[in-house]
Amino acid sequence: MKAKATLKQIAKELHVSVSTVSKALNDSPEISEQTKQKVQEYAKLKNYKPNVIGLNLKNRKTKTIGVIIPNILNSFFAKVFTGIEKVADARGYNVITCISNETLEKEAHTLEMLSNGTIDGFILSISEEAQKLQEYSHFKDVINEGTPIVMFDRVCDQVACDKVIVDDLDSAIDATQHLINLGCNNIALFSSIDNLSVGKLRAQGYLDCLRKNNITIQNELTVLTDSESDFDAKAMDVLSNQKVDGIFALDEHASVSAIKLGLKLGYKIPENLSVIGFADGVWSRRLSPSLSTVSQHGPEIGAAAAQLLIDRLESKEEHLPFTTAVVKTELRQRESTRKL
Amino acid sequence: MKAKATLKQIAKELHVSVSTVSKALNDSPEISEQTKQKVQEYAKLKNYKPNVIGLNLKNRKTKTIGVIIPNILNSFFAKVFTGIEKVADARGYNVITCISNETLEKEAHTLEMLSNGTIDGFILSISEEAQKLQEYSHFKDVINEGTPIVMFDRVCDQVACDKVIVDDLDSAIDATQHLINLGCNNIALFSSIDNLSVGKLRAQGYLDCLRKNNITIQNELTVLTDSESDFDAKAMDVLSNQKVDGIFALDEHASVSAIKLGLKLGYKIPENLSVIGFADGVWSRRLSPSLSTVSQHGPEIGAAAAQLLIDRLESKEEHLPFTTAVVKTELRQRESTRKL
DNA sequence: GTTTATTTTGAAATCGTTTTAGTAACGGAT
DNA sequence: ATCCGTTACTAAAACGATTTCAAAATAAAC
Repeated sequence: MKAKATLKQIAKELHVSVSTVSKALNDSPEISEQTKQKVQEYAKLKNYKPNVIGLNLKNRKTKTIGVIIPNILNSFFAKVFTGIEKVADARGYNVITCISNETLEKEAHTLEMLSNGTIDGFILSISEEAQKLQEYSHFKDVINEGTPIVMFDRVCDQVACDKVIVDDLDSAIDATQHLINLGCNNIALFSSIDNLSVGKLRAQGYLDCLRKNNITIQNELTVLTDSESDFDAKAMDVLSNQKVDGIFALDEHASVSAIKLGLKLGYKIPENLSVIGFADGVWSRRLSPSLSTVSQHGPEIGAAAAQLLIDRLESKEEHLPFTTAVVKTELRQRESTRKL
Repeated sequence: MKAKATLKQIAKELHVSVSTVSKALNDSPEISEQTKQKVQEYAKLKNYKPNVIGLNLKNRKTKTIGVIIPNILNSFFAKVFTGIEKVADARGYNVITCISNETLEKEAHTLEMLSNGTIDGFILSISEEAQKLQEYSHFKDVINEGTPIVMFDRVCDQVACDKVIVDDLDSAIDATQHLINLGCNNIALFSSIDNLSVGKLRAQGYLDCLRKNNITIQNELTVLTDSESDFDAKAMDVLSNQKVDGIFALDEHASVSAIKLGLKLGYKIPENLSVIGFADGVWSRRLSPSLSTVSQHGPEIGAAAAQLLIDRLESKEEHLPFTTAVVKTELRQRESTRKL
């Protein structure tokens, strides 16, 4: 482990000043070709790489983005992350990642820890706990201190910042309409994320669509829980007691359960039961029957968020207006729904 | 956006020196209680937080770990990541994450970019491309420059560093032995990761176990491919032409295909076909029948790697010997295998 | 009242870089 | 011989913090 080369060392060894070395390496016209060449060769020999921290201090920025994700095991977030990472990398930024584990405490703590010069801005999706408690002041504090935030997916109106969302309401309307078009008359609503803003929006879309089609809303076809553990028993009840011919599932767990319980209870999918769910593409394809999904384009969401943040960071304009980007969803028809 | 408070500002406004402020905030005994209180109160008022970059420069370390993961969409890596993140957070470290996308170029580039003072050490799993080309010099370079590396899962003997692995060979032997104990006589081997070191080790374990049990190895029961796309057709061939009563699958795709193709071809699982695979726990449970797996304890692997790295970083001992930690796997019996 | 301890504060160096403002040295013009 | 303009380089400040050492100020001792 040899000591790393610094400007100072090189300067001393070549008997020139630090500033000469710096300028020579930056190809400044102030320095003679001769010296430039000498310095550059020596620097290469010594494998000199400018110390980033010195630069950061000087520039008062780090070209690093802080990303706070509620749970990286959720494949939607993992996909968004790939989008963020890709754009960040392409534009020369690093990504510091933290997992909030859906807790307010970790979320606030991370915000606090990183907004001290470590990162230039945040990209995040609000934790379940913060959403439940409607506690958003930690975001406002950070923004007031001058660190920009871009929220994605789980956002909130109370904080003024850039946002990237999928149009959950419209997506849900489209999905429900598709089931109606297939001839479904008794469409169940399955959700194990009724505590999240996105869950509520999707449920709203389902209701709006039924109403628009003058279909009576049957509350006994609705399973809304806050957690996966409560879900299955209730879903089982609904499926065994009612005549259901369509299921709209708002999250991954509900989607898989819909298919699994449906098959167990003797439904034929898709012959007499059609299922559409919000879920991960890879695994939806692996299920049998494969699941028709509302595809959320996670990587695009992440990419859009990163673009928005970096654009703001690199803009000289102090007061760019906040924008909300909407990434369209797509209905992916697979084996769990009949063809039209 | 008010300017952030610095020591210098506070010093000027309180008419004391910078060093006094610094010491007062660090509760140094050199400073009188009176001044301490005055400074601390004012700092709180101004919401002073020490700039991390200044500190980093002074301390010549950043309390940040660089993590390079081939693909975060692979749930195994996502799990390992949670383990890393948890330990890092608990010990006061941040995590910069990069996705190599299985390419050598991104891997080498990341190593290069971050080993300039940005991070104190790396945790990584070798990209597929680097493994295929047996190109490991970029790791050695970084280590020679004084930045420690901890490798996990996909490691290589050629680089001297700390490592965390699961015992792939033993795990495969155990899984195969379990199938033999269940009475399986014609055990197929399914792998779509035959390009990876871990894939080869697992295949070796399968062979060793059969040999140990004096079972003739039938090459026509073996499907080894380098990618998911080639896999299914070959697997289909084997399952339809041979009398198979057990399948040992070395990766997630092979596992799912084993069940899916088996069912499609009329096998009864687990009655006349038992399947064990390396795969993610959550989704294995969601399959029907649920998949018996070799569980790899991803979070523990990540946690062990982070501990190893941070221990080294914080040790004053310059030449700690390198260690290789082995995290035991566990056979999780679910519905795809008969009970003994 | 002078000297000696003790307490409290401050100046300056340091980390690694960039950048501004100079300062030499040299040649050419007057 | 003097002045001016280049050219090629350097000194010093700056970023934000810590820390060593010295200097005040105060208290104690004689």
